[in-house]
Amino acid sequence: MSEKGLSTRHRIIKAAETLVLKHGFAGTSLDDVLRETGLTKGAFFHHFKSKAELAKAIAENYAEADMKMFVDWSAQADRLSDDPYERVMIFLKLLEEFLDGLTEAPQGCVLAAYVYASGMFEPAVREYVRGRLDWWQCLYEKKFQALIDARPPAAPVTARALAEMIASIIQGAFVLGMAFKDRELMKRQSQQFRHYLDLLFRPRAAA
Amino acid sequence: MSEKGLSTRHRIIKAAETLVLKHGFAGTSLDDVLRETGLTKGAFFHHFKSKAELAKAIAENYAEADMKMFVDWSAQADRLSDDPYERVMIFLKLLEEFLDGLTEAPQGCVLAAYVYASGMFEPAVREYVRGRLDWWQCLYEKKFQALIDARPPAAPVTARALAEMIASIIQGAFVLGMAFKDRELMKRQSQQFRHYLDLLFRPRAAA
DNA sequence: TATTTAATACCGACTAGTCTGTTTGTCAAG
DNA sequence: CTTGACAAACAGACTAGTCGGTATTAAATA
Repeated sequence: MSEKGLSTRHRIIKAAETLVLKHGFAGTSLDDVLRETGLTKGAFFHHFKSKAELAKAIAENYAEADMKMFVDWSAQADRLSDDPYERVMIFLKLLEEFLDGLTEAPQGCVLAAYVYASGMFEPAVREYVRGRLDWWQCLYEKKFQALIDARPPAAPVTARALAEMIASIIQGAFVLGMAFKDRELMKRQSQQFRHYLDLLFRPRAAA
Repeated sequence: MSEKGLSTRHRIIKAAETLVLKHGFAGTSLDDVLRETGLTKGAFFHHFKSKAELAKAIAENYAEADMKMFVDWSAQADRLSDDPYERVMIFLKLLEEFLDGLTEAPQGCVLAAYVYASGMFEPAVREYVRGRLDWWQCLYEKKFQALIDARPPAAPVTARALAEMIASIIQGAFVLGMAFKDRELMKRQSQQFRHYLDLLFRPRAAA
């Protein structure tokens, strides 16, 4: 993997990712990817032993970048406050800030795209996708558990259920944001979820 | 369209729907569908003029059945109560009851599957999908507007935002329910959303 | 009543093109 | 003079779609 080779590999992955989110994995031919990158069959099979390996690479590339962002926001939130409630809120606001910076409607989540064509992928890739989604949910769950431990919620909720909820909201916002080409839908959803947390956990006036 | 012809057409549509939700539209070949139904090319092209027409038929078949269910629940809820809050709650409980009856993890939403491969479809089909998602959201929006008009919410929310939220939650629950093969995830999400509505709209003890 | 006519529903071989993957070859750098 | 990075022609399987044929039914007609 020389300097140039790695960048070619990465160019293939990024071009393929965009195409896969538009046409699905099966709907994206290698020729499509090669047309997009200006490369040839020879180049592709020099870097990937099969289309299936490309699928794996796209998922890994996407998921790792995604995880890094979330880990960063989490660390930043934990640095800015000691309070579990504030930590969750800051975390979500950092996400919203990021969403605000985007100039286009969402392209979609690669993991969800794979879930919606899971039959096309090797079991190992399906497992990987499931694992990343689970990791993501666990990240949230820990935050909510700290929150619930610190303050009694105003309704009987579990950390797991809240984590599932925000994960669902984000995934759903991808689908609807794409369908309606709405750049701000996901941000509104995050805000809405913060309202819920607010009602659940913010100290009442009575206190 | 004789008796038998209609049922064959319908068999093709249903088999294709299942395959499309597993492999994506491009990942589902006509041969796959014909293998599943035990039919041949001749039969297929007797009923559909192209694969694109099948795509349209799958979407319409799915969306219409879906809409009918929701209209039924809505009518039933409106019959059972005059109170906008109760109407929404009953509606959601009817949905949860239906979900409870399912014995398998969700297969996915055809509309979302199409959104995640929108580049494969004719603009008319994309428009149709968008329209059905919008219809669905409007159904909710009306209910929430009646609710907001009847009682002031405990946080500044709009009917539109709440409609977007439940739509997102359901779509996201499809994705996660499929990924984790969790039959009950969507039901838990609906319950969670009811908790939110409860905190927003249920008369406080003070009243 | 017997027979043509027509329409629907379906079969399955065939075509033209696309798909993934292979192979052989080129070229530059170390 | 070998190795990494890529080009380009090629192979074989698979794809959507076509076409000529058959079975069945029912109406029209003689």
